[in-house]
Amino acid sequence: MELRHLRYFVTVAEEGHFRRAAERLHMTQPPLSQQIRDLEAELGVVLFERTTRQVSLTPAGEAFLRQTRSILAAVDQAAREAQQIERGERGHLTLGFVGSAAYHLLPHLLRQLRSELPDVRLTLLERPTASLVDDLISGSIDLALARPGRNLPGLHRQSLLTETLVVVLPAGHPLVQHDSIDPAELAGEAFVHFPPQLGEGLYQQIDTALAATGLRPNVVQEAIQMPTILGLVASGLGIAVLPASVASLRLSGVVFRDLAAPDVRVSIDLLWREGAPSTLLQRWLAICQSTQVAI
Amino acid sequence: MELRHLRYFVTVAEEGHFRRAAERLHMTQPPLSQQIRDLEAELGVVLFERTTRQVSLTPAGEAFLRQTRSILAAVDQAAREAQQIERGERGHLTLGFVGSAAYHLLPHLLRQLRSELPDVRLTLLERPTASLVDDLISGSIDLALARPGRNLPGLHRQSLLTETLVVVLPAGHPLVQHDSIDPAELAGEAFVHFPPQLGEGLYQQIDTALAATGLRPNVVQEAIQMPTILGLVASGLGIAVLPASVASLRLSGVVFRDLAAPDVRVSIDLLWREGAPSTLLQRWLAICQSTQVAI
DNA sequence: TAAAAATACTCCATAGGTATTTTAT
DNA sequence: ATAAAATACCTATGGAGTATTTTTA
Repeated sequence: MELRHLRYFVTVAEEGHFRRAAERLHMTQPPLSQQIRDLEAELGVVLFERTTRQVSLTPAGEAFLRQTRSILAAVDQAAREAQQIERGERGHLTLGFVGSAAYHLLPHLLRQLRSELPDVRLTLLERPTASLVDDLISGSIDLALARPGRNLPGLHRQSLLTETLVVVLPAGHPLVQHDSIDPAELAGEAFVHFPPQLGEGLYQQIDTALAATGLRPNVVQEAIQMPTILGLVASGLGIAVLPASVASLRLSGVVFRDLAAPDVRVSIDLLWREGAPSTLLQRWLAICQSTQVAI
Repeated sequence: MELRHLRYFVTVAEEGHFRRAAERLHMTQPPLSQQIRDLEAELGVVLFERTTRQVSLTPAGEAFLRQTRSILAAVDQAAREAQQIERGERGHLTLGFVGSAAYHLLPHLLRQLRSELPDVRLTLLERPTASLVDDLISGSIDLALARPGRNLPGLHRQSLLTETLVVVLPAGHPLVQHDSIDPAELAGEAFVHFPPQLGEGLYQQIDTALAATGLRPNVVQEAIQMPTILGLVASGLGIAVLPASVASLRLSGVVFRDLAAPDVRVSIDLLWREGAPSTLLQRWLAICQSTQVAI
């Protein structure tokens, strides 16, 4: 049995007429009759009840027609799917990201991905920067949004987003009066900050940036998640210095003010393995590179 | 694209080796390579990554393999299904039956059907005998288990089950002492009976049978369903005369005794339309005819 | 008797075979 | 150097065409 038989069968069933079916198939009636005959012989099933006046399906033919239609549709679908995969429009990627990318950069990228590659399935994993690098090398993720760190062999790195820092203040704090706050003004303040054990990552970036202004924060409370830090600030426990995009997390009782040190910036890098990337990964990288993310 | 291409593709994918795949397909390597090449050209997709040392699937090839396997399985399944339908081993029947067949005859027949024709779907409809005849003629049911009635043109009728009558008594009734009860002994009794409006059917059969013994039942309460009649008897409202198979409905407080009139019998007929029956209906009829139903 | 499918035959396109070359390890 | 796939060319099966017959409403 060949798909030819199935295509011919469906056409004859739809036309109920061998000559008209042959016309639609751009062939003549005798070979069409022959092929249907061959199909019936191979199946050992009479598919059509023929008289000279009408051709109608037997019950077995009715059922075979239903199955055949779905088989032919599946063939088309399989071809389309393979083509999509080859063009990088379908498939699966595993993306790792640092928590601080989840509130601003990641939603932007995902929106763009959805609209340009709607058939790509994505697995998202939140990890600290150090884990992301390991996961990339082990192959358990395909690309990562991570904080800058040591440059590892075997990995490509490209900065995706660079942003200034903001000071996060509880609503009643005196510094709220200022539009922008000089690092020196924060010298005596209590800080809510990331725990240093996290190693390379946002902690290190902010700490290094603040150190460059001569500020050594007085940390009174540690927390890992940005929403937690905002909550602690809102409760009056202290202030915090975080990337500007944190402002997309709105929380009442918390106010954001620019840190008056425009050269002090933190960034998020896109990381992926060196070597021939799949078409899908190439398209993803192109989308990341072309997506403008406003802070 | 033809099924040949898909079959060849699956074999090459499974062997990971053109020559070995060609062997399994009882052909030589060059035409196999050619067919795979043609398939790739038609799809516009590279399915295999070839070196002289190994043949491996591309991501698009992996997906196409999954689809292709299910397509080939669907083709087999479609052929098998059509064959089953032609042999009458698969399909759908609508069976109408009188309520009094539901407790004994019908379960027997269905058990037999399940074991001999497990892939046949059945729609069951309970109707009075008169409706069953109409439904058969209108085509809304394929066959019926009905009480004997006027012989209609266009319908085949065959007796399936003939049974004696039993007297249904409440537990404390004096006649319970007798093993078998003469119709004459029931002359003064209060009867729970079917309403005469039901027309042809069990009512008529029993009534005619009783009349033959000279008994005209004194009906104090009417009910249509057999379980209802048993319930009314159990509550002491009266006695009833029903087909012997009613004894398969066990209800405490109710006792069954033979009616001492062995020639007085009621039966259930199998009815179906005249004219070429489908293979499925033929098989069903054969099963009904061969099934022995003990009362 | 007329419309449609089946049959009989003919032809050529192409699936598959044979021989050889190319390629990558 | 060698195993494997690709290429080139050939053969012949069978899919499709033409002419005709059979069938049944």
